[in-house]
Amino acid sequence: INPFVSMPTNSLSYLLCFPFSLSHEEHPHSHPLYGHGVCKWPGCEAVCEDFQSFLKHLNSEHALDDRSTAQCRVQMQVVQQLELQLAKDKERLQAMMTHLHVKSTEPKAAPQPLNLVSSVTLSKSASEASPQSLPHTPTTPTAPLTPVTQGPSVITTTNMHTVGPIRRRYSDKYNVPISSADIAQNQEFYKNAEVRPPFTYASLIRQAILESPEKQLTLNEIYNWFTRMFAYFRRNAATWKNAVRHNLSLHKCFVRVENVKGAVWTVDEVEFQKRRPQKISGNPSLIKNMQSSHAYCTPLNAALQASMAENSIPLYTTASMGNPTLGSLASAMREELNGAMEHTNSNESDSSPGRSPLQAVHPVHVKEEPLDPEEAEGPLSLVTTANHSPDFDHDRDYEDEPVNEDME
DNA sequence: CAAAAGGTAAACATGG
DNA sequence: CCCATGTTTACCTTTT
Repeated sequence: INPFVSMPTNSLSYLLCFPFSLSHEEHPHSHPLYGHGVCKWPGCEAVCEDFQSFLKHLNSEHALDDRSTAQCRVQMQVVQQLELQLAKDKERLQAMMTHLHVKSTEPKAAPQPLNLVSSVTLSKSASEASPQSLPHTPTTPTAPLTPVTQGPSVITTTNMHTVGPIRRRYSDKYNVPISSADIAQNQEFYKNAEVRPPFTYASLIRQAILESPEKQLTLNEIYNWFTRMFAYFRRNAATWKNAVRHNLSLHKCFVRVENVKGAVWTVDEVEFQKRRPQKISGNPSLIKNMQSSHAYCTPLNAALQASMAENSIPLYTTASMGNPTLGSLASAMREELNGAMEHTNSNESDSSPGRSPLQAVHPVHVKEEPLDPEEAEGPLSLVTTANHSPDFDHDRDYEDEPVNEDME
């Protein structure tokens, strides 16, 4: 039995919506972090006689500091994973119903304020139907690489200015270029929220160019694409434009072509794929890495458990993670946290300097495959496998909030 | 810890 | 001269 069945959909969707509407102001004496006389801050459980003392407690014990910030991030991860799982299960349910020819009585879960996040996971399969079959097909077939993580989730910057934008790219890892679909799924979000997209300039530039009908753009057109697609790039123009030019010149994968009407930029896909050719594979250093990060597993695991408990998700502890759903949740979690590593999968490392870039790239994807939670099975222990994401410890790295509003 | 990659700044060249 | 476009170099930070 799928544990999610018993899960109060509302609470989850509330949980998911929470970041969007921090407006519990409407309920003077209720607070998502307060219930049954205890503080529900992850891992806290301090007893608070009344709401007032709770507030006091909240402000004193969970003030804005490194610890709270870190805990908040952990919570974000939890939410993301739950969301991912929900999406998957919805998809599964849909498929089951389709298969059984049942009319879609699908629970009207999750209204849609969270579509940004969930759409990513939901439409993962849709990425096959990439609007314009980009030339990078060789890399896509093993699609599990597509964001299991939702980049800087909505939660991140919009509602946590104090924490700042988490800079993490995902499509750049593994040389997986972003596809139109990847961006399209988040398009609306990035168009409107001043969140730094989790892609490198190079990836974005490439994307811009590939999206164009002629697969070529002038510098100015690239600029325009940036501003059109990302609210983030509607400010500090001098900075990012300089970066764009810098990238165009620096990377061999961008080729300037003289045109009748000046110059346009194109992408040399082969060159693009060459970046970071030898990807980790069964690399011992990874395992070491895994162990060294033990410290972070505990809070994370605790947070996950807490979160699950709150949502009435039966928590089979690590040992009994036999339940496919939880197992996949857990592995999804691990994946999120581990990122590239955890592939004890001893694929012979083709450390040979890439002969053909495309060949060199391919095996990488094959071995990254367990990214899909469905695939990774087994009673894996969260505790022993979870690794901290780099975001968890470095608390500052977002010098980005220039107060000056020199927009264009 | 070191190297690579990525981001930001800035100097400088060139052509309109 | 100013501005857009490129090219480079330098210096950080983050990732591997």
